[in-house]
Amino acid sequence: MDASLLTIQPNAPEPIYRQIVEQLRRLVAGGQLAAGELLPSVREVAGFHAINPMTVSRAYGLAEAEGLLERLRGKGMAVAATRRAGQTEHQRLALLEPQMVELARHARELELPAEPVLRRLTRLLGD
Amino acid sequence: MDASLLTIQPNAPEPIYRQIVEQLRRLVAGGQLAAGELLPSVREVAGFHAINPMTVSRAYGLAEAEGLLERLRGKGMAVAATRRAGQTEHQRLALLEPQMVELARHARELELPAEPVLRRLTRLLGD
DNA sequence: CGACGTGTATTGTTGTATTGATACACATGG
DNA sequence: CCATGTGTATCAATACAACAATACACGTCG
Repeated sequence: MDASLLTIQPNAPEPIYRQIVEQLRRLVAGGQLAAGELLPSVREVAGFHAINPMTVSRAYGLAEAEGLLERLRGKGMAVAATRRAGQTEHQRLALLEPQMVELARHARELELPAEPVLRRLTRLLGD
Repeated sequence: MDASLLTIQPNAPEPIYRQIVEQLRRLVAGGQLAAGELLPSVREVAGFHAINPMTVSRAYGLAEAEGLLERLRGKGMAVAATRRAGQTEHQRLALLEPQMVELARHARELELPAEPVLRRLTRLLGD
């Protein structure tokens, strides 16, 4: 995996370390990061995105704590072997649930009918 | 308008005052808050949701600054008269754009095809 | 073996943001 | 008039994120 695959928005309200963790969660669940695959080093990610190495380390540490990554001493961090590449579509969809619920709530507050929302989303999903 | 119409999540990462502003933005755009309609007082909202009055005041202040509300001295805050109740569907949809873009990005990271996402969303939108 | 590359603990500082407590200015309305 | 209700300015407390600069323990690999 390359450090350029991570999307970092330094000015977002969402803290950087959490942006990284959540992104890793999705990339692993989606299978774009295969089990056993080695991640870019802390210093590599930090250098590429011009952020502090400790911030990346914090993200990696959290990802390890939740069983997403595992530490290969002397090598770096890798996707945990226990993670089957690509969970069920149903499981992956569940990860999107909270965001979809909130979107639906906002659409309702805007009194928007379902149809235009779905139409726009269809385009964005690149169908 | 009643204070119970506002949805406040004190533990959400999103700060309370911003939750309020964004919600007001949508409720006005959607026409659920008509132009000229009086809002619940700062203390009323604060008391109902067990939050600090200053937090509500801050939200109201920001909403006024962006022309959403206007101050009626001695009476309270009201939806700005310049706000035509219910903007174009297109304009309202634009308010949802960033959230839809992010949802699409996450779906891509999860390698989810468009179809199941749209199906789930259709249900959530109550169609 | 030994230079190098891992991640990380530590300490301190900076900047920012959120929330809270209090007191105040102001207009309404009986 | 004046009690009551507006919103809010002000100051303080707190939390958090990120950065900086080291130093360390541990493996790899030439």
